[in-house]
Amino acid sequence: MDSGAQRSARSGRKSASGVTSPHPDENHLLAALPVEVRERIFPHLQLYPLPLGKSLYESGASLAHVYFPTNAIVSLLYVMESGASAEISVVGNEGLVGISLFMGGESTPSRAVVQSGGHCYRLSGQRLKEEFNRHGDLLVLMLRYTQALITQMAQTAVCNRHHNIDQQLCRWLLLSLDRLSGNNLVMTQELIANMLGVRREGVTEAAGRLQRLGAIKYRRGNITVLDRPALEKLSCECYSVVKKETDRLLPYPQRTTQRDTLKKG
Amino acid sequence: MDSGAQRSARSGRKSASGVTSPHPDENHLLAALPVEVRERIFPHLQLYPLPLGKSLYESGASLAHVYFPTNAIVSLLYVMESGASAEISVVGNEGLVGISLFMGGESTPSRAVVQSGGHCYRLSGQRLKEEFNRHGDLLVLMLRYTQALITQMAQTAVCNRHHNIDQQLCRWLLLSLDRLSGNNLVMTQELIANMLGVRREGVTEAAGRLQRLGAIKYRRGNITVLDRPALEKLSCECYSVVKKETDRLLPYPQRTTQRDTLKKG
DNA sequence: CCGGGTCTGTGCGGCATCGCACCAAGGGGT
DNA sequence: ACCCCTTGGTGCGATGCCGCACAGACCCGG
Repeated sequence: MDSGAQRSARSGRKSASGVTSPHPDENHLLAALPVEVRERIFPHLQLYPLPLGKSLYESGASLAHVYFPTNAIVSLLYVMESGASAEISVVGNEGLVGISLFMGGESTPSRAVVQSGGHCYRLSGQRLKEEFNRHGDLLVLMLRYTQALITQMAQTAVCNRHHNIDQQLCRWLLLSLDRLSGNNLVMTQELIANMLGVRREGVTEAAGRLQRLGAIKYRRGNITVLDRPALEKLSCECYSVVKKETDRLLPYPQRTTQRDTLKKG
Repeated sequence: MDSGAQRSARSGRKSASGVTSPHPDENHLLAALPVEVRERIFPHLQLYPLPLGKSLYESGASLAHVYFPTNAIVSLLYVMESGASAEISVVGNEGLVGISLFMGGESTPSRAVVQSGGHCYRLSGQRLKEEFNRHGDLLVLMLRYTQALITQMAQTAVCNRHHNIDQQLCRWLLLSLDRLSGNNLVMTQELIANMLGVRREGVTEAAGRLQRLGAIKYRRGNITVLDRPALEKLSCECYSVVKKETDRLLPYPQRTTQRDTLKKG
C-alpha cells in the first residue's frame, strides 16, 4: 500500500501526451504545506478514486481517513428523517473532507458524497493526527481552512433563507466551477436539486431561464458555462462572500515554487 | 483592570440573600478546564456586562477579546446587503464568542449580537492565544466546541431550507431555553423574527398557535414556556440533532468537583 | 389619568415553491 | 435498429410566506 502511495504521490504531473495526471499539489492545502511537513506527510498519501455518488462518510460514523480532493468535488450533505436533503457545504481542491477527525469529534451528523467524480489523496487519520499534534504549520492551516468552511456553511444558511432558486443555482454553479478546471460540469438537474434541497422541476425552470439568457448551455447531464460574469451578476451576494473569505483565509500558494522545492528535496 | 478582574473571577457564587452572582464556572467551557489551565487563565478573566442589543463584533472587524457568556445569550447573525438578517447560530453558557480569534482568521463576515441580556467573562485575545499555543487541554476543548458550533450552523441551514416557521420557532425557543435558567424568555416577536429571518407577523401567528395549544404563554415581550415537551414534539429534528451533538462533544463537567478543585488550589 | 410609543393581532392580494402527473427527448445496450 | 431507461420540460392547483396596511393592547412617563 505505502509503496503504491509513494509512487502516486511522487509521480510526475504530466504524461507524455500532455494529459494531466494527479499530483498532491493540485490540492491547495497540500500545496501550501512547508517542505518539512510535506516530506513527512507526502509518503503516506494514497491516490484514491472518487467516483460519482460515492460516500466518504456517513452520518455519525467514525472516520479512518481524511481526503484531499484534486479534481473531484465532494458535498457535505445532511439527509433528513423524511429523506429530503440539503447541502451544507462543498469541498474541492481547496480543502479536505473529514475535519471532525482533527476537531475532536471523530464524526458528524452529515454525509460526504462525491458530486463530481475524480480523484483525491487520502491520509490515514492516525498520520494526520500525529502531524496535527506537532502543533505546527499543518494545525494552523487546517484551522484556517475550517474557518473558511464555517463561512460557507453560514452563508448556506443565509442563502437558504433569503434567496430564490435562480440565485442559489448561480451560486452553486460558481462554487462548483471554482473547484474544477474548464467551464463544463457533468451533473443532472436531479442531483443539483438534491443539493439545493429543492424540487427537480425548480432547477429545470431556473436552468431554462439561465439558458435563455445565454449564460449556460444545458445538454442532458452536461452544463457548459458560456458567460461566467453573467452568472456572477445573477448570483446572490453569498457566492462572493464565501469566495472572498476563502481567498482571505487561504491565499493560494505559489505552486511552482512549491513544486520546485519538492523536486529539490 | 486586572485587579478588578481577579476579584470578579474569584468572587463567591451566592450572596447572602441567595441571589446567584456570577462565577466563571457558570460557563461550561471555563468549568471544564483542568486546574492548571484555570489557574493560568482565571486571573485574567474580566466580568463583563452584556446588555440586550450590544454588538460584540461586527462583520470583518478584528477581535480583541473572546467572551464566555454566563447568563446571557449571543446570536451570531448575518446581515445582508438588503438589511435582512438571519441567525447563524447561538451562543450561551455552553460556549464562547469569538472563535475566529483562535481559528486564525481574526474576523468573520458575521455580527455577534446580544439577544438576551446578562453577563459574560471576557479574556483578551492575546491571553487566549498564549494558552491556545501551549497546545494543551484548552486547544482540545476549543476545537470540540467549534465542532459543536459547526453542527449548529449546518442544522440552521437545513432548517431554513425545509422547515416551517412553527417548527423553527420551537427549535429556537428550545435552544434559547437551554442556555438560560428558568422557563421565561424576555424578547419581542420582532427580535425573534430578525433571528429566524422571517416576518414579524409570521412569528405572531406561530406564537399564537403555540399559545392556543398551551405550550407557551406570551405577554408583551415575555414568553413563558408552559409545556416544554410539547415544544420538543412540535419542533423539527434540528433541535435534537444539535442538542445531542453538543452533549456528545462537550459533556457537561462535574461542576461541584471543579469548584472544590478551585477552592483547594 | 392621559398620551404616545412600542408591541401584538389580523386581513388581503401577490408570489415563489411544492407536489403531482404526464409527456418528450436523448442515448446506451442488445 | 430498436427499446427502454434516464433525464428534462410543462401544466395544474395547493400552500406557505411575503409585503403592506391598520387596529387594538399594553406600558411608561408626565
